[in-house]
Amino acid sequence: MNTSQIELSHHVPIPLRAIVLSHGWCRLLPLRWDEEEGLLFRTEQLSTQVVELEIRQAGERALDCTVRAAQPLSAADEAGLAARMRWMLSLDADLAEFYRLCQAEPRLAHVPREHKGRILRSPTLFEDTIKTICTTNTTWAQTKGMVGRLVEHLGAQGPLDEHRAFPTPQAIASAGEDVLLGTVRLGYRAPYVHQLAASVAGGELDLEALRTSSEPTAELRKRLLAIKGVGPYAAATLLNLLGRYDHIGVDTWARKLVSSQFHGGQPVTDADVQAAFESFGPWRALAFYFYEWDEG
DNA sequence: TTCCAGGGGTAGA
DNA sequence: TCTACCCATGGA
Repeated sequence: MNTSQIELSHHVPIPLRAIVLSHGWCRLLPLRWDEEEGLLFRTEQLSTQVVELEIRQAGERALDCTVRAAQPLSAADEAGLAARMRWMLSLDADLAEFYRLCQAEPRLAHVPREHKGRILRSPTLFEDTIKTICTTNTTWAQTKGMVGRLVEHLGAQGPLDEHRAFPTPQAIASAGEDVLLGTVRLGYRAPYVHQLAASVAGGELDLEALRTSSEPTAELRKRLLAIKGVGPYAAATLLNLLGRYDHIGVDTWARKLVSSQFHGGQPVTDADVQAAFESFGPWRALAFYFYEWDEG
């Protein structure tokens, strides 16, 4: 086993725990979060091998990543992994304007004070899209099950036997719809996930280009809605993961929080959810993610 | 048995 | 743009 270290540093503090716990993704394979030790694990597939990542806080403005691999890493591998991790942890986000807005809201004052506001995402938009589709019209327990089975059955084996990487578009496409339905148990999502994987694997859809697109958010949203299985909720969630925070992905959970916090437990519409964070303008969704909700 | 979960596709208006 | 209806899955 070859072990190497990659250091990720930044000019501002980067609180690993706050980034990891920004939303539910840390509970979906191939990510694993060790709360006691403050360690983020991920099994990651490179072009030549699968590696095991272990990320930890290393001072206020730096993270250390231990990479375990069967074969020595090339310089290109290391640079590629560093870029993927910077994307995963949203280290490129400039939050100065959002922090100014947070100063006026007591329930968000912790955000600038504790240097929060970065959200956890997958290295590829492909993985984030499939995970988002697996959150629709189901419970978290089932989402974890669907994503877990996808990784266990179709992901490439890592250097530590027990863990696997997120499956490639090719792996999902070639597995076929029957496996996605019968083994992975994606339900009615199976044809959507298969079609997405096939179009990415076949080169008809360049999902990853959207990560660096400078198109207006409305145009980006249209592209996401064109994907079967992606509706208004999923599109908003994916836009958030692309660093466009002007629209909150409204699901039953968001409605419940906004209902109890702002409307005395009365039913709320999607527009009510957006309106609750209107003052945050293009930072609306980020304010929603980090808002300190009352218990219950 | 029925309901519903961090919704979405489709048809029809 | 809005509504009704259907969609697999599994826990309550």
